[in-house]
Amino acid sequence: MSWDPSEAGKRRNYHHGNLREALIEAALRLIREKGPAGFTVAEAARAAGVSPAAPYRHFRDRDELMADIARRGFEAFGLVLRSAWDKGRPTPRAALKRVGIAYLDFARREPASYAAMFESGVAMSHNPALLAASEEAFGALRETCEGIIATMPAGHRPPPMMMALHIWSMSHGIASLFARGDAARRPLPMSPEDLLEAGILVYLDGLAAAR
Amino acid sequence: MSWDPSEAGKRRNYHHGNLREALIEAALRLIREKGPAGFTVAEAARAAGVSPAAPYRHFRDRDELMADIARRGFEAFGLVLRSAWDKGRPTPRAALKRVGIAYLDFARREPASYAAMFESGVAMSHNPALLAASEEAFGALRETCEGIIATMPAGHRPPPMMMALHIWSMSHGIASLFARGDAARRPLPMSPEDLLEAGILVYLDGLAAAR
DNA sequence: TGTACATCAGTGAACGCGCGTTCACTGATGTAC
DNA sequence: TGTACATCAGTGAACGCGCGTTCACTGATGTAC
Repeated sequence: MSWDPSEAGKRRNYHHGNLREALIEAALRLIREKGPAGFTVAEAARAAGVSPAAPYRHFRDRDELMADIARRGFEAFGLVLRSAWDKGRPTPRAALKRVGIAYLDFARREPASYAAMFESGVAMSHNPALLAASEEAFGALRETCEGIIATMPAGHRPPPMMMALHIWSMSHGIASLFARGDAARRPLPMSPEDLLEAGILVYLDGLAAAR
Repeated sequence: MSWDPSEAGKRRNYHHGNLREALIEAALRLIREKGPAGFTVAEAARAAGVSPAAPYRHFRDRDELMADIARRGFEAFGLVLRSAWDKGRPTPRAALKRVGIAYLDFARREPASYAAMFESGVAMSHNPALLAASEEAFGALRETCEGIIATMPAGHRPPPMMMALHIWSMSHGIASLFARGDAARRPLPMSPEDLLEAGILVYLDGLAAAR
């Protein structure tokens, strides 16, 4: 109907030009709509306007595509968390609150990435890049905790690893129960952000209390 | 090869006698092995030794079977948690510790149930029995928290709902990240039980600290 | 105790469907000279 | 600037497969009398 060669769904060229990215985009949308298990290579190929065989020029198999999505997710997640932390400015407490909000915001706004990272069953072992990206993202949480711990009086400082694991667990629990961006979200009588902030404040009070 | 009519895989009768239970058993095993999305009605029927049409005498469709597994899971989970709490005996603190251990133990020993309950995407809405079972299980956590709160001095008592949500979130976070019984479990430099117990102790200290 | 009959819980074949992946191929691109 | 050619990134058809679900059916069970 239109002479515009860039019309949606049409491609100008035999070569797509950016198929790898287009497949990832399509896969993210499918995962968002149907969950990690509902995503199929064939449907992603259709969405990108190529034949079902084309994806195999870019990904060995379905698992590799899924792992790539998870890896990119961890990378973006790490950046988001580090950016929220912003080296603890203006105060570590204020920055920590931002990190918590950023965590839940990521889970809600990128449910497909979050699901690929934590619910797709993609294997970390034998995928060094994925493992590294995952640890990099966790590193953002640990550095956040280290920044908080540095404000505590010596002699009352908890192990950063333990604290980071606690913060991560509570954040992930709230995200996957109450703040996900898909149909499995449960109702909650308050905002997930408020719940997480309150939980972290209580936790910090507990750390501050002499033992 | 054998005259024993009870030999595995054989059935004596045209009527199975306990097909509903057998299908659930088979589905739990399949979910344990391949995740909620990897379970198929056809394979469950094969495992139970019946034709692929037989399950439809007992479940309207695949979703109904999955929802039934989730409902039973919540019921068993609620019983496990209440039993661990044991009305706070001998002390609420000791009982709370048992509840945390029981939570993680359930996630590890019944990974298929846990996945059906929290990761299968089964819809709570329009399934009152499932919703009721879920709330009953959460009620066990809330009652646990109420038992702990009752030991606190008046004027320093947190809202039970908030406390229960925090405990649940941290437990679920640890369970789904570090204590699951399947391949998606992440390595952890300590036991999940120790991590959860430490987190809850810090949290309780925080609640006890005057605000 | 025996019989007629309704009901229940299976069968087995078939349906339409879509998947992941492979294969030989071809059109487009980029580079060496 | 032109050309030969290697390489790359697609195509389109096909493969084997298994799924969820329906259908008319049948064998077993239980109940009324």
